[in-house]
Amino acid sequence: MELGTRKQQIVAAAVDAYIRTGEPVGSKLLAELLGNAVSSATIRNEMADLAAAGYLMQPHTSAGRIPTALAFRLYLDRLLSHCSLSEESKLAIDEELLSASGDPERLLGRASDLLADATGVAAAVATPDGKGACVQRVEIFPTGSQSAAILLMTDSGALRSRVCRLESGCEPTVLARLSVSLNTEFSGKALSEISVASVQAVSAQLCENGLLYMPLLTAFLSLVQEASESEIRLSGQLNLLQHPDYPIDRARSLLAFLSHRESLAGMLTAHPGGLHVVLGSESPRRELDGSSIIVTRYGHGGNGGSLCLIGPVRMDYAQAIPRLQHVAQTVSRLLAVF
Amino acid sequence: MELGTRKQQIVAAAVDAYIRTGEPVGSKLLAELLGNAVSSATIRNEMADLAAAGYLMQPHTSAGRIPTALAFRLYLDRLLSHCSLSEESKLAIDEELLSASGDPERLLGRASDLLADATGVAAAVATPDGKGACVQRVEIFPTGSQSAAILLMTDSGALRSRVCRLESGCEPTVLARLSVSLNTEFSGKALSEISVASVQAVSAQLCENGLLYMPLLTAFLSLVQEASESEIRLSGQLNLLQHPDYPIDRARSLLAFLSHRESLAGMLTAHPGGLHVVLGSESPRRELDGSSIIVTRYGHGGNGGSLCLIGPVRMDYAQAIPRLQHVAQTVSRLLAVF
DNA sequence: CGTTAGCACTCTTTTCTTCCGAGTGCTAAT
DNA sequence: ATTAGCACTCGGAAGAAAAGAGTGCTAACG
Repeated sequence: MELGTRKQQIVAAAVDAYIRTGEPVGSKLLAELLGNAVSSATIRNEMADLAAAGYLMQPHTSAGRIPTALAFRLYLDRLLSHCSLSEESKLAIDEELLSASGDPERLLGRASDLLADATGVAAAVATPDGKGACVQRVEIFPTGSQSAAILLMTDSGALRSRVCRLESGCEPTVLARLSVSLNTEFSGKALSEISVASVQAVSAQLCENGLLYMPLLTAFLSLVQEASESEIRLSGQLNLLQHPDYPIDRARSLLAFLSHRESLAGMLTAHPGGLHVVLGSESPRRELDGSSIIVTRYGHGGNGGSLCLIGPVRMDYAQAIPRLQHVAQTVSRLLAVF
Repeated sequence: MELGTRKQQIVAAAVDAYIRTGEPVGSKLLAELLGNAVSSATIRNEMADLAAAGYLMQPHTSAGRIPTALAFRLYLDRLLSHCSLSEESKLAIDEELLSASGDPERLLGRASDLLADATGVAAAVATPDGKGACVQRVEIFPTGSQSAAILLMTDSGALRSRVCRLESGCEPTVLARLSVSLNTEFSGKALSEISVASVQAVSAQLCENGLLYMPLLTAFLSLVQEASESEIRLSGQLNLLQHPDYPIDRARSLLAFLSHRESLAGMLTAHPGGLHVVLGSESPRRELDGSSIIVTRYGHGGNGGSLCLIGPVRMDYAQAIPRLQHVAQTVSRLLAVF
């Protein structure tokens, strides 16, 4: 379905106006936006065609038209090819990110906060999943007379720890022995290869102290589990509540969706490669109605995650998209050194 | 200002009815609630007195009365002395908490989630602040060719870690040396005594590698800082959005207040000892208008924090208060072993 | 043919009125 | 001190009317 140039212009202008005002767009306004090159009557004729072709819809007979998802797609395709960010904004982003570039987790958190702040919508970041990562080291320390901390480091630089109560007291030498066993058994092993059975095997080797080890081994397994899942960090939820497009229950159901780790993770990892815009109305998930998600990946190879912006369908893409792109790019660069 | 028994009954009944319906309460309804012992006209007379005394207010001339903060106070005082929780509920709480009792941080998180779920309002927990805690141990590991992790453990069982990029490479033996210095200098020292200057002193001793150490020392300082602040965990924000008493902007401003660590922490730590109810309308903070916070402490001695519930003024106190009390009690017990 | 002015028609939104009912406040009786 | 009775006050619901925005169609024009 090819659209003539003027029809395309009309669609673009309609989306643009709709994004600005949130109101149905009428023929008169569109004629003005096109510089009055043609009259509103002409526009009306075109609009009738566009409505028939599925680009515009009318909330009721005699109101303006609202662009459909199809129209947004057209608009976004145009936008993606030529939108850019001012040098100052780029610098500001770089500076902000650089200041947190020491620690990967903090860097990602900062990136997400920054995006939410700058765009006025919600942002989320999924840390790289640790599927491919290997155990680098396991440490166990006593932390009290009846408790110990266990610490897992992966070669992708993730660090996970947990404190653990030990009913039967904790003898430092005994803990050290467990630590050695875990390290010899699992160092260098991929997280995905560590199964309950393999941990039980270690436990069996050290049968004398099985009871003492139990909580630590359980903790070890959940650390492995934790480290191999990507973590999600959400920022700017409050921005959504501010937006007039989010009446309270829509906001609520969207936020509920976003707080649900699996749902969001699924959404984010479903899009490999470059930048994608997911329009809520195109998704089967009713919670996303009226919303739109811009996702992109960051990082290199197996060590990458996703960054995304979540906002109303009529968010300011022209500003959001290049921002997200630039943040992803900078994050990738800063992360490369690890 | 002493109130006669019947006036007290009227206030209590009014608050009760208002909590249930959210509507102004009229004399007829109140007469019924008091078992029609007296007629509505009598109640009306009493209500006029109570309004004059500041217990009731009328939104407009000819509507029922709404209980004021003063009335709520009266109601709560009565309630605090005799409200209790069913044994099943207690058991359910204990069981849920026991299953997370291995790790203090997870335990507190679970407590907060559980409270939010059970009461349908928002809950928050402030972890014990580490003001009195001492450094137990500092560990530094290389995590890559150009990065290292630094780990701080306190004698109160807190564990904080950060990954750190080191521009100048990281030689394991050099890191080990720093680790030793930090431990000899700071082990057993209270977090509050660790100043920028004292860390600089350590840095000076190791002058040859000053540059290398820099990021690690900075990280160390921020870990100390982090560990000495109480952390706040919030649950059930979405519950608030569901409640009819929270129109979108009130919800937003409350949530903004709650997300602001300092504000909430101030609120929580301001109330020593037992259980307190803070009525938003009594507070200078406009964000808390229409809300009410139930706070209590948990833990023993210097190792305690706060638990709280945040909801609309007309929340179900009779259920919320004993729940909070019981959770605090159980958490204290489970935490005592660390 | 594409474009345009003109105009009747449709629907929503807004505003104003009217009406109803809940609840009070007062008075007079018990 | 309590109560019945009643006039009165408001706010909210319901309805009617007016305003406005925008369409769709027709007929004319280059």
